[in-house]
Amino acid sequence: MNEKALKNEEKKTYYITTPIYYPSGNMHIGHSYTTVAADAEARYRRLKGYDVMFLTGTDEHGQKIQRKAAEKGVTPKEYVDEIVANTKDLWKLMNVTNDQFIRTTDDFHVKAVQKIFKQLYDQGDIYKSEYEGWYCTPCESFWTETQLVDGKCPDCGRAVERTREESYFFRLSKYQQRIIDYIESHPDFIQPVSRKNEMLNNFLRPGLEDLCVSRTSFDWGIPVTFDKKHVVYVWVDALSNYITALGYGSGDDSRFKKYWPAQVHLVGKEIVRFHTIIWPAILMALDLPLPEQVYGHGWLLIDGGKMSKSKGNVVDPRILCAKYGCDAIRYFLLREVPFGSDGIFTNEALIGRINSDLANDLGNLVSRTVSMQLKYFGGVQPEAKRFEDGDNEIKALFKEIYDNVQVQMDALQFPSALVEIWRGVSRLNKFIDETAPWVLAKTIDTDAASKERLAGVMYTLLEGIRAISILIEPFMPETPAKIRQQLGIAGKPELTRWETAAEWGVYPDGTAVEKGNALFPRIDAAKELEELEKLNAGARAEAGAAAAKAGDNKAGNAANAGKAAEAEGEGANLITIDDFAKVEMKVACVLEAEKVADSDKLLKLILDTGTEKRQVVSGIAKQYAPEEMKGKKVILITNLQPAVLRGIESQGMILAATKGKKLVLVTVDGDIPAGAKIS
RNA sequence: CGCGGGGUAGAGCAGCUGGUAGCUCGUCGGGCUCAUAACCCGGAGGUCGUUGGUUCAAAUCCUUCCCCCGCAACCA
Repeated sequence: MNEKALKNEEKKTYYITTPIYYPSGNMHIGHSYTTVAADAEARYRRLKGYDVMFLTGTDEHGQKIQRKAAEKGVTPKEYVDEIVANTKDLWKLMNVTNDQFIRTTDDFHVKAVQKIFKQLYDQGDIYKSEYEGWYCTPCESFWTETQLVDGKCPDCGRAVERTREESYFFRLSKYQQRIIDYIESHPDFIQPVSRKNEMLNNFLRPGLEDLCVSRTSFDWGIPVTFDKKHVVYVWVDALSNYITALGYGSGDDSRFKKYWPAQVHLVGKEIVRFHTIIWPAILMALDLPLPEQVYGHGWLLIDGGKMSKSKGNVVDPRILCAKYGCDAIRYFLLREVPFGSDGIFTNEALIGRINSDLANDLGNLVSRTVSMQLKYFGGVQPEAKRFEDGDNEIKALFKEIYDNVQVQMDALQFPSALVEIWRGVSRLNKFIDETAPWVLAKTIDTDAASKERLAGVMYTLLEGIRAISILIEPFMPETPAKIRQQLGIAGKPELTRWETAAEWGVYPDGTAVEKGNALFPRIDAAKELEELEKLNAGARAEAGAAAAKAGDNKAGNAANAGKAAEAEGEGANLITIDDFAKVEMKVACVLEAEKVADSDKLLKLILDTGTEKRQVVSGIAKQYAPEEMKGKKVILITNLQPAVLRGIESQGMILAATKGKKLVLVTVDGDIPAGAKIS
């Protein structure tokens, strides 16, 4: 099908989105993962002839960004502008081909959101009421009962007061049954299916509450047009990007008409809930069709935990791309982790993949084939060729691979698609061994039959490599051109159209190969690991300022996202000795210890502080048994406000060092009686 | 009994609509020499977490218990 014929046909559209990321810090490899996955799918659909709309962007409003900007002494807009610029650079570096990059500060988005909000209000889906919650004055934040950490502000730990805030609410509860019905009647809507049950059992069936969709406690947001005190809260603001990007609510909604509903929203598993409950409800209220699918992929974990700046375990995709090339990184991300489940990122695994799959298998295959063609035929493919069973088998295999890759790509199963392609790579490597071209080469000057056979073998190899250069295109945008350069078919798109990956006999006789650089040079693992470790340590140190919100947290439940990120307390802030003096610490001896009932983590300790007995509840039960606590000398903060944990009063806090799951108590290096002051 | 996921070769995983346990990496041995010390073949290595059951037959279905990991609730 040539270009023109394609245009004449009704082109199928394919609309795919990533979440819009929260630019409170620079993007890390977790964001790259989602974005690269979406990009691979978008590229695949384009190759198949779809009219693709691929959207990504940033969710720029909210209290957290307002505060971060204030800390830095810049306006919120200035703050996000810089991060957005970095983000766009990163996507460019990683060859991400998004058709649009939406920012929730874009004028058209702001206007459309205001319009949506007003419409929902006018039709009664949004109503004004009071949001009763707990207010932390220093933080100027509202918290719900459940967000409070032991009745205190989860941010700063200070006391909160019961307050009412005027607020607008969305009638989420009204759509509960319709959403349940929709999910049940559209089995593909939530993928993978395990997440579907989670949504139904945990959230939908127990019942939905109306959703607070405006705030008055901060002003970095989209103003509610008819009530200027309020700004639109994340739900309506962020989620609606998927339609405002297409011009919904603007003067020109032709693109909206063309592309909506989306074929797939690609999201991290932590925000599946917002995309499968809140977003559908908003769409229902707007009387719009729902997206065909929400795909919740897993996380890239590091050291068994989710990547986050606060844990200091963030992997910087810029460093990795610079060192190994973005194709290698993209390959790794899409190959290593079953799409949908969690996976573990390690430098060892990365280098292992690059060396074995890319350097040894693919790179070396191209290298040895080109070398042989040059050595035996001066690089030019002879016309007279003889094929045997092996050639036919390979031809059939590639047809099968082509079909399977498409099945997998249609289901967003990137690792499976790559496994399929590598079946072809391996088969070709084995084929070389089976046919031993170097043996045939010995007699090509004297024996026409062996010359023709060798020409056939080389042809099969070149065709296979040509097919591979096509099939890997969605994953690795740079490598195909390099391969084709070496095959001598650069700049001949008719030889590398997607469909031709299943065809044989496309490579023209008489074509000359040319020697190129190694596609993926082997990596000295030991040396590189050491270097990466150094780089990471450096990055960690300087990262102090820019804390990225963990993962792909977009319409992040303000509670979770905020809690994790804000509790980290940004290393760089220095305190004075006076500040330190405010904390009073003493050595205390454990007299009694027992597990707190109904609790996994808490131990109730009775401590002797030298002058009195104190009861302290401490979250160390997973690491310490009550028996081994008795007699231990620990460090106690004595002037901490008491708190009630699991119904038991805790009069202080004992110190412990933690790293991931590990936790050890801080104690004294020698014998000193209880009551000794720490300073 | 809060919800969910998982325990299969040294590591990481697949198999789980029941029928002799498979893949990648690593390891050991062999082959080859076109190639990026790459490629190809073969071997070793697993009581498939535990208990009981269904069945001619269970990693695969049911059951007991144990352990790990997320989320949620208590990490002062």
